[in-house]
Amino acid sequence: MPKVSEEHLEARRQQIIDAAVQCFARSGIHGTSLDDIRLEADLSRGAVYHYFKSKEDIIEALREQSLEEDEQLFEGLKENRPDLPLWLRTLDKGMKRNLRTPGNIDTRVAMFLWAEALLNERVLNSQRALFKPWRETMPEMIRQSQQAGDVNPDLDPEAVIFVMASIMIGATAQLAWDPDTHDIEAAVEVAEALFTGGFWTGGDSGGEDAE
Amino acid sequence: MPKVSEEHLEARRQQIIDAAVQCFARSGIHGTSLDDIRLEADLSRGAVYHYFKSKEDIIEALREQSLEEDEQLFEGLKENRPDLPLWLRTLDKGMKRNLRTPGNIDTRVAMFLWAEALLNERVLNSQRALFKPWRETMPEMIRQSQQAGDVNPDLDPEAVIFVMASIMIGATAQLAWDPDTHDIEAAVEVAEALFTGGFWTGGDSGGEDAE
Amino acid sequence: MPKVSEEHLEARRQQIIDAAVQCFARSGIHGTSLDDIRLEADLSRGAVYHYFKSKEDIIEALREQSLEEDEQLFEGLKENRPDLPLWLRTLDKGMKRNLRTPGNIDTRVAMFLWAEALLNERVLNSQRALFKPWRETMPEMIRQSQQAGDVNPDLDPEAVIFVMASIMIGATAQLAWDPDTHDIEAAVEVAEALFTGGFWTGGDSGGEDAE
Amino acid sequence: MPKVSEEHLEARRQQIIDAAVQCFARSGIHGTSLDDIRLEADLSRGAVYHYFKSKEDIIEALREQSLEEDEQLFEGLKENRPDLPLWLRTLDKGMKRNLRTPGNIDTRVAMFLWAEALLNERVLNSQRALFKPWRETMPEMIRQSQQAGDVNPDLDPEAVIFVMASIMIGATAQLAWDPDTHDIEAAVEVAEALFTGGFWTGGDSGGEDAE
DNA sequence: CATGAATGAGCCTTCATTCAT
DNA sequence: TATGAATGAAGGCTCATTCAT
Repeated sequence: MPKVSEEHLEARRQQIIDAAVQCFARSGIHGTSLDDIRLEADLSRGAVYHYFKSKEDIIEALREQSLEEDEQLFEGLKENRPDLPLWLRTLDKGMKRNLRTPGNIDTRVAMFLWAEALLNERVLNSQRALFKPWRETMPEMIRQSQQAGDVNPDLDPEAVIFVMASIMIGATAQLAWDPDTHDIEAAVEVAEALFTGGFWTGGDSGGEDAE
Repeated sequence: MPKVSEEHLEARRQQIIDAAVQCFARSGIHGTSLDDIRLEADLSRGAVYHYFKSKEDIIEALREQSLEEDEQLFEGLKENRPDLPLWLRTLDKGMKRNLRTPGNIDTRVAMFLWAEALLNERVLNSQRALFKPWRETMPEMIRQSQQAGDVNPDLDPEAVIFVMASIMIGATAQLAWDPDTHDIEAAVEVAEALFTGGFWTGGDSGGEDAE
Repeated sequence: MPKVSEEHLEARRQQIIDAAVQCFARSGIHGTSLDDIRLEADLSRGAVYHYFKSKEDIIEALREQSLEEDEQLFEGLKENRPDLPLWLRTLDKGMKRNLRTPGNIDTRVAMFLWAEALLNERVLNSQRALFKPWRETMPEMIRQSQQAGDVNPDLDPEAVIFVMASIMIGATAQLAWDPDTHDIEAAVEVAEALFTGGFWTGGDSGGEDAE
Repeated sequence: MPKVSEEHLEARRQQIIDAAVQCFARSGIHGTSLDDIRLEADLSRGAVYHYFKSKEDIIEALREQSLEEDEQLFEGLKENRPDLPLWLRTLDKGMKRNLRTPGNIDTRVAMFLWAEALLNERVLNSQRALFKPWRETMPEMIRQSQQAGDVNPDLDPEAVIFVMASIMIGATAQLAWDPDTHDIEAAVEVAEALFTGGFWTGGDSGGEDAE
């Protein structure tokens, strides 16, 4: 039986994770020492190791948390924008997510984790988990849109998802680099136009020669 | 007065840069020590400092070089695929570039530099320089396509470019994470279809409600 | 006023000491943290400090206990092997003691304590106490054997004890290093032969020129 | 081609090893930090790592050196004390070796290494190497003495060596614990008397019942 | 009595960089 | 020009011990 309440423990963990996010956003993962984190969290050096057994564990916890938040983010999807195909509504959400946090903290941390994923299997797996819902459920939706005659049946559904995901990822990167120079709302409009036939107004589509 | 020829100097610099690329691709920028680089380059510890003032300088040189290569990459653009609008031909090239290098070395290094750009002004500026041609010349092309009636005139040309760039960036990231699971050719087809009206085959476009 | 019985207290102390012995045997004194001990003893971190003021105190208690055991070990000495001089019977016991414990746990811990004794006055004193009986009572026995004409009267009784003790100590060390390669029974035979004239069978002893 | 002479390098290594010996003798292996060593050697913290890649490597080097010294110690053996069997002359040397160093530094370090050998395979192997000459060549000498009728043929030659080695080891330990209370010369006399029939002067040996 | 959260000093090691030769 | 010895700050982590609950 612990001496302090379960909430206190969880609060401490959260305190450390929050501090880590701040530090990572400011200085990157490798530019952040555990000392930086404990200072930001206003904790003793040893205290951090009560809650996480290594720096990598903090990263993992932080990753897991952002994964949970991500799932929540896409939960209310079915209700919004009923005029759009379901698979398309994620694009809107996915791009606008980058505007959520002040100073784009999460966006910056995300990019550091992207790089880290190339070196660290655990981070890579978290990264994959983030896209798992897309990969698993959305190609089938595309296929239905193709059968319904709305989407070109010659296109590979997996590739469609790949491109959609690319847009969200690339938008995040560009916003991280230059938070103030891009009009994300306008970009969302363009993206939606692309996927719903509202972009190209020319007589005949250039798509024919894509084969 | 240097005893060795200018070429020798340049060769040594290149040797170091190449070694750095190898190391960075393997272990990331922060996971690579100068010792790793000099070992890979088969040079003495001090030698590196004859050619580069610091580790940061190596990173910068490497970034600059990739910038030059990038420019070359897009040079022959005018000749290829005359059926496509000029601004669209870059997409094809930009996405397929990721397939260029064995083991996706450049792709991995690129992603490490993306993260580094968030911390290091010089790297960020190199990063911006990479996209400068897009930003400067391509919106005007879009505008022309809009005036020609090919592209929806309600869309923001800068935002169009933003989305195009996003696709290329996001494709790079996804390929770096999972080099073997994606069909980049199929993705290029999808991308081209999106931009040339070959994606949406539905009766009326959903683009109207994007406003 | 203690809520729990005296036995409970003592049992807890013993529990900790036993755990410490296990840990020390496994990882050495310095390789064992208090956490290792409390884990092995299945106790809370703070509990240990109720029974022992410090890590050093545990070591001391453990040393004291082995001292008591040692005394018990030599108690029945008088009855066994009446054919041997009393001072010699200790050798047999002393060497065979190393065979007592499975995995030679006590032997290993003893050696760690030997080293510790060089740094820690308290441990050194325990160590000395272990040999005190030898030093105090046995030289007199030797002297009697010398007067009885059994042992060379030119030899220093203290030195005889020193050599006897050396044999026991050295045997312990060698068995700790290589538990399986030595035949301790054969070694005891050799030792007894040495002390009772059964070793050298040559015409005239080389001992004359030892002076 | 190194910048400094080979001797300089070797001198630095020796400087570190010597410092380590001093520190180990003073505070034990675990009580000595690399900082202690570098301070004693008057070197920078990083310098130590030019010459040894870890603390364990320093221990190994120090062990190797003492092994070499040990071999030298027993080299001139054949010339000394021609009145004694060759295998016996080592005992004299082996015991007196403990008197060599001021403050018994080597003796103390040896004991710390004895303990370390129980935890560290590399140290254990050095330890074994130290006794290898004994194990390999001396049993045969004993056997010859047995055939010559000088030594009781019923005794196991390996066990004889085991006991001889025990005496040396145990003498070292006792001298390390109490450098000033023992008369090592007298002990050597006892030891020689034991092995050459000069100890037991009784009418009939007690050795008969050793079987 | 008991718990385990908290502390902070200290440890081994790495690394970018300098500089005498 | 080239070498590699030397520097010392910093990093991740462990651990004996204290103390509020």
